[in-house]
Amino acid sequence: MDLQQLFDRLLASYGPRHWWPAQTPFEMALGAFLTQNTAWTNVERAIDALRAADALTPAGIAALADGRLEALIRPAGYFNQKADRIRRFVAHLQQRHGGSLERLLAGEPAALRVELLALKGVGPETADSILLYAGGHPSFVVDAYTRRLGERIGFLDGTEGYETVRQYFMQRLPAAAPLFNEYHALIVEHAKVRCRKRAPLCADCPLRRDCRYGKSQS
DNA sequence: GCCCAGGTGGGTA
DNA sequence: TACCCACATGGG
Repeated sequence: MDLQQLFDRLLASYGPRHWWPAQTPFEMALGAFLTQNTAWTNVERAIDALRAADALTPAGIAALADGRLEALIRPAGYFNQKADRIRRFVAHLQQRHGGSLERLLAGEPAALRVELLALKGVGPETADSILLYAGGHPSFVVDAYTRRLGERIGFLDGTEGYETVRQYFMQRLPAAAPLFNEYHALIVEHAKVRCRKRAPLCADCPLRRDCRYGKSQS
């Protein structure tokens, strides 16, 4: 089973995921910071609070009084760290791109990725998420779910670095943002409904015939 | 009470 | 490079 066949099976099983769940690129980027090692349900509470405070824009974030951002995003966890990271991100947009994420994202993808990775709190997954889901650039997103699936199917062994896994996908798939978008979203959906860390639901998993974990469990 | 959740940065050897 | 740890809330 190659990566295109894996994609086809996931899509047939779960259908289009319509990612990223956000109304604007900036809201999407905030979600990328907030979801770092955090369940999305908690991120939604934080996003809802930011929306109610009219703080889903760079200017809205910048206008918040001291401590207000921390209070609003508290449900998403790591709120002190994340508030600092979001403020730095907003400051970068204001200083370099006229306060507009869209202007930043209009740049050349490879240079953009370097620029994003230089920011505090923007690691490879956050950078690729922003590039792909906010910018529409074909940069494959790797996360814990991608690694878990790769290990269970057998094309990863768990020791590969982020960039190695990213290149594994990008070298085997056409560089198309819609494909990368749907692929990552489907991997997350699969992990949430089937491929759990400790409680795998392998009995009627669409990938069970190709899954090492499923075989060892059944 | 425990484990888990769409990571990242800083420190150490 | 490879580990270790802090960061923090909320659900199962």
